[in-house]
Amino acid sequence: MGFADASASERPYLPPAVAVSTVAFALRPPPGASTLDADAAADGEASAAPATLWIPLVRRTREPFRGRWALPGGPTRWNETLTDTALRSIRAAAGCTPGYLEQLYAFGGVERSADAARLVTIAYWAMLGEGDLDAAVGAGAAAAAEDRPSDSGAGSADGPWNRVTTAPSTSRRWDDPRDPPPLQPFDAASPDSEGNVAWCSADRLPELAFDHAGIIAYALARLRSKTEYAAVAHRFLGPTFTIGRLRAVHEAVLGAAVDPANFRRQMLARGVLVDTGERETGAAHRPARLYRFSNDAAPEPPDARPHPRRSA
Amino acid sequence: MGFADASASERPYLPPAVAVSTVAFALRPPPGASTLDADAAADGEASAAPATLWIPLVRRTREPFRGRWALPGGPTRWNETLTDTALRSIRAAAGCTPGYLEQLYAFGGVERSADAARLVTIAYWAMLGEGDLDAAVGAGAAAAAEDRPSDSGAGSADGPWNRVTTAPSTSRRWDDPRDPPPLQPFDAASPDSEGNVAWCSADRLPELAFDHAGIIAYALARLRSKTEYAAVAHRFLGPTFTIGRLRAVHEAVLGAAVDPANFRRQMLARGVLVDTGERETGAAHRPARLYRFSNDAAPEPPDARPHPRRSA
DNA sequence: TGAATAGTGTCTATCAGACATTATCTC
DNA sequence: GAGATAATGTCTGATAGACACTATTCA
Repeated sequence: MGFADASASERPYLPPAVAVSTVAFALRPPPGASTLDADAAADGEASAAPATLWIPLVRRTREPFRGRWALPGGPTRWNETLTDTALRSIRAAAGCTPGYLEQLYAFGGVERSADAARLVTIAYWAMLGEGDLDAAVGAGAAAAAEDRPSDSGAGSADGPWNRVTTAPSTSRRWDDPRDPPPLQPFDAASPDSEGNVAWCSADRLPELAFDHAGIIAYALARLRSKTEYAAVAHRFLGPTFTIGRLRAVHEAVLGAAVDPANFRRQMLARGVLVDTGERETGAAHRPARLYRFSNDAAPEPPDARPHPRRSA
Repeated sequence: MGFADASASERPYLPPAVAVSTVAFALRPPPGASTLDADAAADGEASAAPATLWIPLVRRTREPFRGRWALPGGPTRWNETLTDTALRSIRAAAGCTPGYLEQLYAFGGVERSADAARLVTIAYWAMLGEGDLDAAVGAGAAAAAEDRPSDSGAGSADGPWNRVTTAPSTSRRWDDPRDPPPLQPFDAASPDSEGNVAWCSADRLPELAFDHAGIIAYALARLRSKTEYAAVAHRFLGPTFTIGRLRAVHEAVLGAAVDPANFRRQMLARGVLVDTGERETGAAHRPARLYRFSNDAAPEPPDARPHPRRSA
């Protein structure tokens, strides 16, 4: 077709390719997933309080940056929205669907692609819940290295996007009103015994391809900022949780200790936590109340950034 | 070339076109610019305190939404960044260069284009200073209607972008460290006696093409939010200004009265205003100190959104 | 009983907002 | 002097943070 057949001399005049890169945060890797940092992984399993955030990465199988780790992503297909593409990429890399997804930034520099072919990358960041992680399918081990573009055009041989092939997730459906579910399942490809997905602590990243280290840093800043002023941290947890668990999430995200008493008051003052009558049992201390998040249907406009504290 | 020659049946498989739309706010239209709302325009010139924000719009000269007003913008060229495209679009519509420019959001819905051809639109918002407005060239009257794509490929005949042709701005250079200046001047096209640019109050918009009304509402929310927590309002003013002028800007942006005493204290407490020894003269009241903005070189990362109040 | 966390009470420094008061210009 | 805005002073209610204290479970 037109694009793929264009000669190199014509490429500068072609429209830029559009790709999506995703930063999917989780409190820990899915069970059985391969990790890049052995020490940190052991720590994460041993201690109850997660002290770091985890991100799935995929290994590039072609130039440029062949062999380097990179963010999951790929080009948009003609019939899916950018959000669809982000969701599909995350599902392929993590094996599950995120509980929260938000656009981060559109990078459109002319120098991003090593070739003359222009590339516009829209970055997304997401939060994976604990229940989602446990329901993840084929994360890591069953993932196959498939970096070849499929039939969906835009087949620039040196695109910086990174494909992951995994069976489509069978976990719970995407019921956030923000965006419709994707239109089609991910196309399975040649399975391989060795996966090209690895989970990595956001604190100890390897050398990454392209400017993906900067994108992760930016996503981390947004996650921290949003944790401070909006109620998003609960999306790392299951449907019910104690305030202590929620505080541990804040501490992991912000990287600092949080006063339990003040945190409790602030969270309850927000009025978004609902006390389920139940309690946490089995712990060697006074049992904690289990809360759930109240107004999941609080409709934030197109995307949830302007955070108008006062509605003027 | 490849893209333009693709038949209609091939289009769904081609990469999406990438365009930029811009929302350029100003306290008032440039002198001599044509406005859509006669009453509001008269008000704006008569009263000293601007009560509304103004935005340049361009009239579409082709389907879809032919004749409707729309946001300035157009497709990216192969050798310019998205920021370059936004700057060029604003210069063409407003005749001057904004003092502040920030990416708003990337819209990638599959239904945005009326045709099967996919379109990804990256929206930007900007602030035009008073000095820039006075130095604006050919705003409105000298603008020419040129909606034909030039040689830069991506020539989908029904693209929703909106071109404006005006002589390149001769006002001050783009010296914000955020991004490099554009690589090439805007290509002048056939001049026309009737302009296709009009300035419009953000409060009384006409029916707009596409989802541009939503984009403007979103940009307005961001401007208001950012005015509350960051020091950006001064970019609507000249290099020096009184605190009263700055307060008037806040009132115009937020649409509400602001206490002079508390506003003064808060602004001075931020430590970003520098007292030039000078005073404002000629006013029928006690002369006010003239301030300038101090740390214009405060380097905010890639783009300035995560506003980390505390650097952890 | 000891350890650990849940949950409550309380004090303080800080800050936003309301509003009074003085200062200084033009007409 | 009238009128207008600049600039300062002061009071109050709300809140973030620090921290003491009680409650309740398991080992």
